[in-house]
Amino acid sequence: MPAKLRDVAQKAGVSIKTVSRVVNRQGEISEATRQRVLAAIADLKYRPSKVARALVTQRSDTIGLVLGDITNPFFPEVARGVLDIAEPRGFNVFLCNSDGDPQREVRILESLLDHGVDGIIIFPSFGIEETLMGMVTPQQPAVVVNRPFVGPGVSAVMMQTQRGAQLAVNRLIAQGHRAIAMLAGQALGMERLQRVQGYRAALAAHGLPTLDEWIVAGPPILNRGRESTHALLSRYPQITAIFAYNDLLALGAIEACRELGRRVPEDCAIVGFDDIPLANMVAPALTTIRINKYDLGRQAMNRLLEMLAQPERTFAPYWADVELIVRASA
Amino acid sequence: MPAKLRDVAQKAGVSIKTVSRVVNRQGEISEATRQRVLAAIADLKYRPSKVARALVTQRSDTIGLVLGDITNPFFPEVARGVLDIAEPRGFNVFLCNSDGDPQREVRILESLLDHGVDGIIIFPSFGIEETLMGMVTPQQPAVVVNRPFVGPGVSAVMMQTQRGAQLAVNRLIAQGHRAIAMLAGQALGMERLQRVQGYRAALAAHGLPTLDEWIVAGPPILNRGRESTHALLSRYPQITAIFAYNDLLALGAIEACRELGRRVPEDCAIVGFDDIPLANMVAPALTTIRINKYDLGRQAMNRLLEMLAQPERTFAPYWADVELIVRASA
DNA sequence: CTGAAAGCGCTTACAG
DNA sequence: CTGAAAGCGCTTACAG
Repeated sequence: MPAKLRDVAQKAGVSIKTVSRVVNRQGEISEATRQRVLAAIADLKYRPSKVARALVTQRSDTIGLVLGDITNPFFPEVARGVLDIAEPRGFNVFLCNSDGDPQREVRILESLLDHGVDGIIIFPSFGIEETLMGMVTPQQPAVVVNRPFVGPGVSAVMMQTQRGAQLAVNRLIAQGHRAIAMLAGQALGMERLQRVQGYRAALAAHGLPTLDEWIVAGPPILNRGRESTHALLSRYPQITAIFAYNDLLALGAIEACRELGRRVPEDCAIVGFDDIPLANMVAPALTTIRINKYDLGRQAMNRLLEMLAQPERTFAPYWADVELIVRASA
Repeated sequence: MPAKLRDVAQKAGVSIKTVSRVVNRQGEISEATRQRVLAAIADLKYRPSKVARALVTQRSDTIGLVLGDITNPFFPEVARGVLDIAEPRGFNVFLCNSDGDPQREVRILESLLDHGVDGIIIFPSFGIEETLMGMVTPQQPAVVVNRPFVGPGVSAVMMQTQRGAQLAVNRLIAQGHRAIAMLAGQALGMERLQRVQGYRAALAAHGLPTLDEWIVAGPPILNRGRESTHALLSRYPQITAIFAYNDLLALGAIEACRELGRRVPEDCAIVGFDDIPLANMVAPALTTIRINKYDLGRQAMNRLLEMLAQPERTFAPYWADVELIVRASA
């Protein structure tokens, strides 16, 4: 049976309130009684119940992190960023996978709110928008990733995906390339769209045409990158550079170039996207775009803490860093 | 201001207790009043506070998952397994990174216990053992991974790492190989030790000698696997098979074989360990050992639920699956 | 500087 | 089948 406030008070010969005051460092207390209380706390190994406190303060020092799937390599670093800010502030974080299923996401949000979380960080599914807005309040606010919401109880953290794609293509153009193809992946959703748009925008900004035949769709996996590159380079030998939707495709492209006797980057420069760990292990090492996922998580948690501290204020979206990592392949 | 039990009771014209009964589906209630209560609940969008309930029942439907670092590719799948069991049972899971730091781990455990978790799943740091045992109880039990603890409030889930290594080497032996080298990695800790021991044990079991010169240490990364394999095969051309500490090393070995003109698996068979996603994307696809991390997580959570249901019982360790995945490389 | 009382939103015996 | 009371372990005005 763990010790309670009352036990400590009894042992120290003071009232419950006095103990509460020393535990929470509030109000003024004579040093003598403070020491007596502290001693009693140590003796009894007393630990205040956050559950009881939460019931009265309506603050649990708890938040929910709702993401697609922690198994997707994108998310662990984000989670780590969130946790690294949360932990030193005494916050614990509930982790939940939505799998992009709006119904499941609603259940998760309800459960989180029932548990009395102080706030939520969420990578929302499509179509969840209005429901989400109906659930959050300035008392239990949400930080939403990649949806430009601003309002009471909601705030946005955005990724500069399109800008990242532009950085990648600009690099190729700066290296003198004019015939630049894209391995475009095939996933639905905003992510792919923004990467392709960035590619188009960069070309357009330099007065270069976009040829639809040079934008190759297909699953974003290694072998597919290899095959697509084979097809692309044999059909359009004038291509001297490739921007890939992700690093896996880019690695496939490198392999294809090797098989075709094209040197990378001399005969064909290649830029990827994501900066997966392998990007730095292959030869030639891959030039790529890094989304600072860790920073994204940190910023989201910091934002949530600000919202908790200033419930009345509204916050402009935060734009997470994106960075060109120059290695050997371009 | 969200609705409370009292509001619902008032609206439905019944007592608080009656509402509580229909919410928790306990006791018998006339269908008429049940419907009236349900209607009031829907009207007011009433949701029971888990915080209040936790205070009285001492059950929060909450657990803590303490692991080294969610950013380490080993853990996300484990976490996913835990969550997939927890969620349908209405449990929410706190995620915490210990970074293998015992002091930090103690702080995490205290915080979790303060928050009233019903139990804990932990990948413990070295040296945390006694402290951990002092903190858990049958009321707030822990499932401990890879430490053979059994007792009141503690139970173990173990990985068969050594057996996995044996499976790998047995495969090579079964394919007729007798000269089998190992790329052994260099990390400290039990993991590497067990993989090397499995290698030795498998060889010994078939009367084959272990040559220390054929066990090559080094960072477990791709290029290192490539370099080590080059060195190994040029110095000991009689080697016909390689067991790698992990898949990254094995992929490096495949690359080296290609460069040396050794066909895989005909001239040199290769088995990895871990079954990373890339293992199935390369050519030849990698034969490897899969530790069922997802299952490990599921079993740990299931075990915790059992402990919660039967606080008096003690449980024998669970041994998580390990599996040989035969692909093209051996 | 310190205390007694009320209350956070529920569940749990105990009655009827 | 249903209700009134006590209590889970704290904090928060309100007094003194």
